[in-house]
Amino acid sequence: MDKNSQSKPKRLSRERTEQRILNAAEDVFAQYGFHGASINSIAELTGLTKQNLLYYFPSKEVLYQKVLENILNLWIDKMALLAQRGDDPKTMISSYIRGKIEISKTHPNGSKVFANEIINGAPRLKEYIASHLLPQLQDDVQLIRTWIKEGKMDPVDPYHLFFMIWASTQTYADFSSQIELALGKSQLQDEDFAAAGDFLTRLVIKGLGIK
Amino acid sequence: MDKNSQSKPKRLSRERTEQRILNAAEDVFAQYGFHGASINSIAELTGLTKQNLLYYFPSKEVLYQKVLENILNLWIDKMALLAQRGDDPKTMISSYIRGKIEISKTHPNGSKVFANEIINGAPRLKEYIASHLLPQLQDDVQLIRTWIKEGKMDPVDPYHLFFMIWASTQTYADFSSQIELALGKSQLQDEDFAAAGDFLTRLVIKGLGIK
DNA sequence: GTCTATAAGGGGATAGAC
DNA sequence: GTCTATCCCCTTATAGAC
Repeated sequence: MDKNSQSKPKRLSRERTEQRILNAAEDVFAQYGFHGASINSIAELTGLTKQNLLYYFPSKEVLYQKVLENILNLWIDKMALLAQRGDDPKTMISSYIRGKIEISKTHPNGSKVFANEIINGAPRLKEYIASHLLPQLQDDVQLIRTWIKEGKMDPVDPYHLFFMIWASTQTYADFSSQIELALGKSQLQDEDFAAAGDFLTRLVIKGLGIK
Repeated sequence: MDKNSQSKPKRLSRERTEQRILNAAEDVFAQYGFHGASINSIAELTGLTKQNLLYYFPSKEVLYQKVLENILNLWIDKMALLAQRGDDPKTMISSYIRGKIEISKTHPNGSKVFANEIINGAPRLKEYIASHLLPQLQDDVQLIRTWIKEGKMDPVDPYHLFFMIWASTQTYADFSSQIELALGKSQLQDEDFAAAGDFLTRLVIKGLGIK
């Protein structure tokens, strides 16, 4: 057992460094987009040289994919209407909207990276969306249709309902710079996200004719 | 009057070429963002060499600014709630929503360029937003507050109402690739935009308690 | 107005010493 | 694992002939 056989500490250290790089990368990709972000700037933000960063991630493309993957894994766990607690439309839709607002508050940069990618035609995400997000959406749409049949809410197009909720909640992350300007704040506060959640749940619940 | 004194035809031709470049630039900037777009690809799409393009626009930055300017001028004319026909909340808000949906349908690339810029922190737009869009927004907010005082609609936060309408209408341009995947279509059709407009106006009017 | 040639710089990625 | 040095390509932009 020589001094180089400390496999556990080394692996931990490596994982911590990789995580620091991923965090920095999320920030830089969110602000500059894939092409605008240089691995040099990501390395600097991490406190490494770019050559050292390339020791941990073999290429900018791979690093970017990892950042995307992390965000999507976070979302997929929380972004299902069906996964919400409760069993009535009012409780579940409220919980869904507030959960999405919460993600916009806690992970704005991840949301921005995702948004950038979708706007640019989703070249790296089409497959993932088709295989992971769409099945979940189909299930959620079915749930809405059941509620409509049971007379628990007005007959609306479930797809456009979800598009509206996605857009209105993610805008507090993606378009935060515009919203900050409109509200005259240098940064959105907890109270702003709370007000957004209050407004949206109220509008949707009443607008759908849910008791 | 020698053969070089045809100032009018020349100017017309120059304007047409500049417009062709601006149209191509809007497409390429929308799909790749500022950094990802090369003036070479814009020139090729226009049918010019990049050196020739640089004869018409002195730099990539100036070209980009011009593209942004064109979009904003289009929006500023149509994006005021106060500018809508009618004088009651139902008519004016419906018209406002459908107008924004219409712009998403007819100018998706302009919307995408704008969205890219906002997501990246709006470095080139903060001043314009503050000087042009915000005053308009303040007036529109006032109108909503008047309606609330007159008992014509529920007391809601006007700002979040506008954020919701902006996000939900622009998503059909900015996030079209995701929506197309969700709806199983290669491209959004007139009927999709119509359905979106129907859903959103219905939801908002009812959700705000407007008669 | 349009072309060829080229300058000048940045950025991704690799090689190899330590 | 981290560093220095370097390669190579792509991109913006300019110079100058036609």
